Amino acid sequence: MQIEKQLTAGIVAAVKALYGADVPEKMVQLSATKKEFEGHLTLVVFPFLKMSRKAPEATAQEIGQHLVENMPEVAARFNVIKGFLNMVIADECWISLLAEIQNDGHFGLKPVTEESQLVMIEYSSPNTNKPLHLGHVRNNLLGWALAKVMEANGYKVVKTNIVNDRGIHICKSMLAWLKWGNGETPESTGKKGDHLIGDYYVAFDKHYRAELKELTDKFMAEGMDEEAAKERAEQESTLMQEARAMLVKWEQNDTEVRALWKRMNDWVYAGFDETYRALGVGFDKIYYESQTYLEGKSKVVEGLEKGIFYRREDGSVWADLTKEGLDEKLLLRSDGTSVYMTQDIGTAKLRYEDYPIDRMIYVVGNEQNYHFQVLSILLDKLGFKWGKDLVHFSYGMVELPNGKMKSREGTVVDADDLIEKMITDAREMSQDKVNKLEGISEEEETDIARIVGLGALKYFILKVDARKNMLFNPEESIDFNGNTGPFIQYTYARIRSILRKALLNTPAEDKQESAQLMLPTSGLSGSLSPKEIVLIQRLAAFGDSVQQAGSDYNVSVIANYCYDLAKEFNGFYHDFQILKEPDEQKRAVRLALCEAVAKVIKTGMGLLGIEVPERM
RNA sequence: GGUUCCGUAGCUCAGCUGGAUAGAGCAACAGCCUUCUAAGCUGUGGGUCUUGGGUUCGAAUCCCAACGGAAUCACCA
Repeated sequence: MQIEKQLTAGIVAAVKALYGADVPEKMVQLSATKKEFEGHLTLVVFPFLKMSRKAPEATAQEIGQHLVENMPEVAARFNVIKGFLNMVIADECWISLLAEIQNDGHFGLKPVTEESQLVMIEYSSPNTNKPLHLGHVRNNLLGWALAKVMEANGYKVVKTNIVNDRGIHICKSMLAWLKWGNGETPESTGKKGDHLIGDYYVAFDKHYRAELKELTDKFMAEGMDEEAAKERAEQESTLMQEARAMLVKWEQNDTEVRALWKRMNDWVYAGFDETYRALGVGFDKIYYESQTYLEGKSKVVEGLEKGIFYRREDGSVWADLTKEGLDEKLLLRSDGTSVYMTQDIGTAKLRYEDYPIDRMIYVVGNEQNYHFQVLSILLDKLGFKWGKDLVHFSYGMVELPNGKMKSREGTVVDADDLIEKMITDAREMSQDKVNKLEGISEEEETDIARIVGLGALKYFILKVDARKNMLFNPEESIDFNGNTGPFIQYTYARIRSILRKALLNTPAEDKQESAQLMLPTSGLSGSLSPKEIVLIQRLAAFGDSVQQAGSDYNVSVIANYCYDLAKEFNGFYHDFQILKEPDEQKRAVRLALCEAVAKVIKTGMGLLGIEVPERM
């Protein structure tokens, strides 16, 4: 970082001195030198040819020469290949860079201050009639990681969840429970509340479809064609009528219905909380649709009065977005009830009252792209200052080898099942390596299995670009080797093992671990190997990755960075002795490198919501 | 049909604010544990970066078109 800045300034000065031209810093394209060439940083000289009026090789030669003569403390030597100037940076620079990294307690992270902008991130947003599945897992992991990354970029972050706790879908579960539930509870059945309610939702669906088929057959026997018979069956289904009646009662605040609703939703929340805890995600503020939909209605009415929206003859309220290149959008049904969009407007209003939001990010699947395009325009029209710039963090579907998950085909991958399987797999994996975890308590072993299993799952999901659809094959278990979470965790555990041993050999009174492993400030002559320099360079790039992840809203950048770093470290670990290195200076540098790599891995993985174990 | 997104090795994915001979992992094959944790390391094979144009000293990357796939365009949420 520091080195790049210095070199950039040197190049600007060189161009000025050699060719008399002032060039902006951004014209200086420096990148890490490819490993097949000698050097650390490479300058692309093509942009300077207009000023030098010389061939690329000659230009590179001149600039390189100038740098070596004028800033020998940075630029040790250079070589030129075609239009590329490869600079070799002096060892001392790398050593002091490593020391800087070590001394910076918040390396790569921007501080959050009073003046920081406030970003609200909405994620998760479950319905309360079914347990969470793999799609929700992707959402939750992305939302949590994004919040961490935004914090690391110096924003105040409020994590929020909007729970879709009302509507016909909940009534279906309630009705099914009343009809066929025999008073079952999570306690009486031993089932998680969300799963219990999900089972009743499925039961409703099963009975409803049976009824539909029966009615359709009946009407067809009476001479109707299939299309008409189906439509009539839907209208006359007693189950659906009962569910709708229940929804009406709910809206009328019927005591009994509300009590049942509350009771069953509470079961679901208890279930969700367990899943959230297992995933390691959480929220600062939870909104419930049952509390926001009325706000949405009043906001729409307000917009109607201001002439932003209009009412049709049947009483329904619409927004005309044809000027924006979109369609007309329904905001209130003719019977006055609210739709999805209405609720989102209401939720926005409450949030705006609760927090001084500078930026709003919605972590919602890409099937809602159109919805958020519309929402952005509507909020802007209604006067929310962040409406126009709201961010829809749109992520792709998790697909199975045969396409989307379908509950009717039983292909939905349940979140709780998946988490449990990951932990079991991790435990089996570590039992094959008994010798490593010798003398470890049962408790710690369980915790390691949890950390590693979840690490594998989280990394598997977070390493891929969020906006792409991704594939999950339930037939194959998620890997623990190669480009995986456990690979990175393993690298960390390895380093920790070395550091523990290093500390055993030092006087006990200095308990401050970091102080023990700090580089001495002087007396280091250098003589770093290329691998060590590449590692330092990789470490130094952490801040750039954090920044890029934040400005692109792309958390996979961090995942890929952590993998590259771990991969690089493993090569170094394999080739070099650390504790057994006889040269004291070299040992000190290597230990410092270990300490810094461990620190950055822990921080980086932390941004992804992935824990790292002290041993595994 | 309109809009948006995606197309890179057999498979899963990086690389995309233009830079050198396009990278990892998995799978296959061949090696490396009396030495700091082998969940590791090294090597071999594997590519028309969907196709065709254009811009440029230079294109997987930017622009246009075509082809293929996904999502969406409801008085569902």
